[in-house]
Amino acid sequence: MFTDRFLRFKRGMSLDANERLLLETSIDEVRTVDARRIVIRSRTRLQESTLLVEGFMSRYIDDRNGMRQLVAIHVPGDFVDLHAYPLQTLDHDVATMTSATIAIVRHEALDAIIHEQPQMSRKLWFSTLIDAAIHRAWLFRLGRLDAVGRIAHFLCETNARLFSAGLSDGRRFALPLTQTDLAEICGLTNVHVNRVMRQLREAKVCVFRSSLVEILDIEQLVKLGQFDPDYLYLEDPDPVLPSH
Amino acid sequence: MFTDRFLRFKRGMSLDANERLLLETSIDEVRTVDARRIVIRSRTRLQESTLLVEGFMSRYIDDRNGMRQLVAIHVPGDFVDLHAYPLQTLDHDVATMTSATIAIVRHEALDAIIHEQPQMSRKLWFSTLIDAAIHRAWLFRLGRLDAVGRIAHFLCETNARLFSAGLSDGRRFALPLTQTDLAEICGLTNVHVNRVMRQLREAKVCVFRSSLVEILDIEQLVKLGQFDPDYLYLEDPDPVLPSH
DNA sequence: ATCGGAAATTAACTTGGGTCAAAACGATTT
DNA sequence: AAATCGTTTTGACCCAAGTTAATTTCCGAT
Repeated sequence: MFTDRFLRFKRGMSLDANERLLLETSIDEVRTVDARRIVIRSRTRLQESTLLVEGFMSRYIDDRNGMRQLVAIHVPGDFVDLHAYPLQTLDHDVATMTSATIAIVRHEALDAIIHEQPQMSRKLWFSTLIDAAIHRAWLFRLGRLDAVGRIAHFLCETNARLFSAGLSDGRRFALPLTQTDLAEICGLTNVHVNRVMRQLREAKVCVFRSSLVEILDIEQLVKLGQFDPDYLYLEDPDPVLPSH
Repeated sequence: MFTDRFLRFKRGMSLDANERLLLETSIDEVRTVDARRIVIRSRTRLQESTLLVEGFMSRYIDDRNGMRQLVAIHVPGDFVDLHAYPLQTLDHDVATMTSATIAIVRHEALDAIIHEQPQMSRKLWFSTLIDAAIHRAWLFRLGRLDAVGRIAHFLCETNARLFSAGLSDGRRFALPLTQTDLAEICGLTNVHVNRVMRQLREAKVCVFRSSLVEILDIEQLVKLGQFDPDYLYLEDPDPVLPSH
């Protein structure tokens, strides 16, 4: 089902079979979108939200000189712009990073879901608050970590999120992003991202090539990024942490 | 009333008289708290949330070496940790910056409000999403602005938020924070914040002394910080922007 | 008015990451 | 196989911001 990964393994907030079916049948349309396409422009009045089924998407803010800061990346199972449901317009753009499959849910359908199953309101709300918690972890990353720490933290986070989506084994995962993407995520230049990736490679901590991340020394990576997955509100974070 | 400033002037989401009264009567307790006190510790199971009535509060994450990154500051009218209602535990600490008056609302009371006035669910949800939008603006600030831009952006934002709370005239406002606080907000050192404040003072853009901010050249400040108040979802942002 | 501690200020020096430019690489198309 | 285009890699150089430490200012308490 398209909604299988939504809220999966989220602490006490997973959907039960009924709720999932209700959401699934509320999908208005499923589309595929090419890589690097803008899906939502900021300030547009929206009557629908986008569930990411397959692929990677981003949310970002551009500055006056065309420099870009990503404020979120999304993996399969994320309800990318569910916050448009209460907010009505977004303060940022939403785009695909890879080619992607997305499911559209109209806001009227969300009204109906909540009418039928009032507790769903809390779960949908919760889902948007996880995004906010991730924002806060990114603030910590940008405000207090150096370049190595920022990359390390991002890789730990992405490993954890993809693991929870069934798309990482806890040490290895596909990450179809460029070094320029990483730069726009971590507030760095692509040149410096390249220097950091070399460092991590030479220290045998982590290798990123051909869109594949392999974590060789998770303990070291977690330490460099001061990573604590608490903010992801996962049921069981152990598999993405050092074993002891 | 303690709740007068909550959601005031928020685009299409203000409370009507009924809703406000309902929230007001749901307040369990009103307390004053000294400056620099921790109010909520991360990971604690919470059954109540905190509405800030008077004073300034912060939310922050400390790193392993005791460096601190603020992830939010809160002004009167903010429902500081309303996100604890769906999340149950927080991923960060909450503290007062100044002495503060806070109103406590139990989560059971929120359940009752939503039961009685289902549309309140949407408004409370909206309020937590404004905080997330501010997080994103902070990500942009930390990721893509230099020191002057970060301070300028923060001052514009705070001016706008305090204006909307009736605590700025659009050019002048009390800001009882230290330069070290600003540093922890902007991902800088207190020494560098001091250098930037001097620059802004000498350029006759903005003066900050004795806990008072005076914006002398709002046009310049907005430009330096690339500030666009759209993300605050205000009814009418004009008073906090250059006049033309 | 004086004292004491916090906050602000300044200077001297260092450094992490930005900038610019060139080269190498790799996947896709012709 | 050659050409093309985006991406990665590397080097040389520079500067914004960090670090350290001393000094001054401000303010509340006595």
